[in-house]
Amino acid sequence: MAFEMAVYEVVRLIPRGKVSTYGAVARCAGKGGARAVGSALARNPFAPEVPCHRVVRSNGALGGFSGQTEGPEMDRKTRMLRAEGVEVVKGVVDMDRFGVEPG
DNA sequence: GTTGTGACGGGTC
DNA sequence: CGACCCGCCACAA
Repeated sequence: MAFEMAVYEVVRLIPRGKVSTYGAVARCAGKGGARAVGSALARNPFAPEVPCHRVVRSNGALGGFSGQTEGPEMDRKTRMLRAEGVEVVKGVVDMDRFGVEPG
């Protein structure tokens, strides 16, 4: 539980217009477990508080959203990112430009 | 306490 | 490149 809290804290720090990766968040949280981060965000009790849509996979793929890895929710995630200035092409983000290390 | 699972990551083939 | 396999951590049954 404490771990997930740390994850939410870190994710909340991700600046608008940028994105971070599960791995980066995991390390920043201090536990080192991308899967655990995904599991935590999947539940995301702080829906609007924690910008879970700013967390993507290390390869640039969006990953998932609202507990789903595909479907209309994914489109929403893409839109939100684009609305913040993040370029999303074919469901993939350029980590070299928008990827950031929280903390 | 053991087993199974998942919005993952990195290394091999 | 793309497909595959193994390893990682936290949580629920």
